[in-house]
Formats: sequence, C-alpha cells, structure tokens
Amino acid sequence: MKCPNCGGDELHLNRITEAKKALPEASKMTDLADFYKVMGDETRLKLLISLDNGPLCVSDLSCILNMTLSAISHQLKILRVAKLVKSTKVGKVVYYALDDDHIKKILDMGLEHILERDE
Amino acid sequence: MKCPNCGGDELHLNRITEAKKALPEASKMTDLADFYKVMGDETRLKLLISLDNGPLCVSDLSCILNMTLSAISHQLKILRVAKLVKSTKVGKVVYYALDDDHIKKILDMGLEHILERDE
DNA sequence: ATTATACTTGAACAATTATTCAATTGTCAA
DNA sequence: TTGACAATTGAATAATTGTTCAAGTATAAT
Repeated sequence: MKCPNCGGDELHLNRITEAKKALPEASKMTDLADFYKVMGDETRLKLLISLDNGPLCVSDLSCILNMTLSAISHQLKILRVAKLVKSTKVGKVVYYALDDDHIKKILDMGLEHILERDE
Repeated sequence: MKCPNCGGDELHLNRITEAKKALPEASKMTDLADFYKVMGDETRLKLLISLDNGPLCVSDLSCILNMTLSAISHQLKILRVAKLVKSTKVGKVVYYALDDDHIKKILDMGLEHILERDE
C-alpha cells in the first residue's frame, strides 16, 4: 500500500497516522499557542526580563522600558491573565513579579536558541 | 536617595539601573520576540509537532492538519524563514523536517509549563 | 509536446492586536 | 475634604497576520 499523497511506502503511511495521534488535544494546542503568543511581543519580553531579578512597580517598569504607564499596564494585565506574572499592592504602589521561575528557564532557552542560531 | 516613582530605597534604585542594563540589545530582543511569535500559532505548532518524529511532505502535513495545501505552504515558509524547519526536494515532492532538535526541547518545555499550570 | 502532480506565490479579506488618549479608581497626605 | 499620585480601564486607531482564492513553477509521466 502506497501513500496517495507522495507515493511513500507503508512505513511512511504509519508516520502519518502516528503524527495525527501524536497531536495533543485541541484545547492543549490552543493553550500552548496562546502561551507563546504572550511571549511573542517585545514589550512583554522586556517586562519579563526586567522582573527576572526581582519585583518592580509599574512606574519603574515604565521608566525602564521608556513607555507610558498605560501601555505598560495594559501589557502587564495580559501577562497577569496568562499567569506569567503576579502582583501585590502596597499602599498606592503595585509590585509585579514573575509568577514562577519556570518562566525564566523558558526565557533563557529561547535566548540561547537565538544566540547559537546567529553563529 | 529615594526612587522618584514609588519612594523605594537605594537598593531599589539599583535594581532599576540593573534592569536597564540587563536588557539584551534591541536586535536580540526583536529576534527573540519574533521567535516566540512564530511559535505562537496553532497551525505552526501542529506542523512542528507533526515533524517531531521525522520528515513529512507538504501533502502529508495538509492531510494531518486537515487544511488546504496553500495554507500549509504559507505557514511552512514562515517556519523555514525562521529556521525552525528545513526542506529537501525529491522529485516533485518536498520533504520538511525540524531544523534541529533544540526546537523539540523548547516545544516540550512549553507543553510542560501548560500542563503543570492547569493542575 | 501535452497533461498531471506537488507545491509555491501574491493579492485580498477578515480578524486580531499594541499603543494612545481621556476618563476613572483607589490610596495617601495636608 | 481636597488635592496629588499610582495605576487601571475602555474606546479608537493603525498595523499586523492567517486563510482563501486564483494563478504560477517545477518535475514526472504519457
């Protein structure tokens, strides 16, 4: 039996059915895509990297990234909903921090990939 | 000396200047964001996962994802330009494969994060 | 040569998204 | 209470993006 697509052999056909089964369920795929989507923005990446050495307030982040408070706040909300950062209110000030250090690992892995890709 | 933003102490101020310096150079940030942007699409993620067990041709992928050849080809081009996949032409058939197994690690890390996040 | 197959490409359209602006909430100080 | 400050929010706008459709290559078979 041959593959109707490209004429591949039985082993090749098996790989197709395998690949179909290997795909995680739809909701997981959506979650994973959404996760990367959140990481796929320069502003949000800068926020995450800035928070990598400890908590900072919104104004600090606005100062570090040189962007308006509003823009920063909007992006922090996205990171918060995606559970990449968490916030604590102290008086008038809201401090943001990375939600867990898993994020740092993923961040580093991405950077590592970029760096060795460019050699 | 106190932080003009939130009244934090000297140590806090140091963290701001540190954070500014800790940000990778602009071009690297763009590259990293672009990398995650490429991963942040369900179709492309499915393509990557499908290729995880070996090369497949465009028609196979179209069959596995149940999408038109054109749509698949467009997305494969994006993956190719981003150097996440590579292609080999054998006669009329074009086979696609993951560019390196670094990709797999990053993929797995993301999935792992999603899974433990939902517990 | 002609036809069929495997894939690519460009334009077009709908949908999503990042930032700005203006208005608002919540908290502290006078 | 009044004013100032930190942050959030919603609407609007411009820009980006995924898929479809139609037309185009390149290779193989007749």
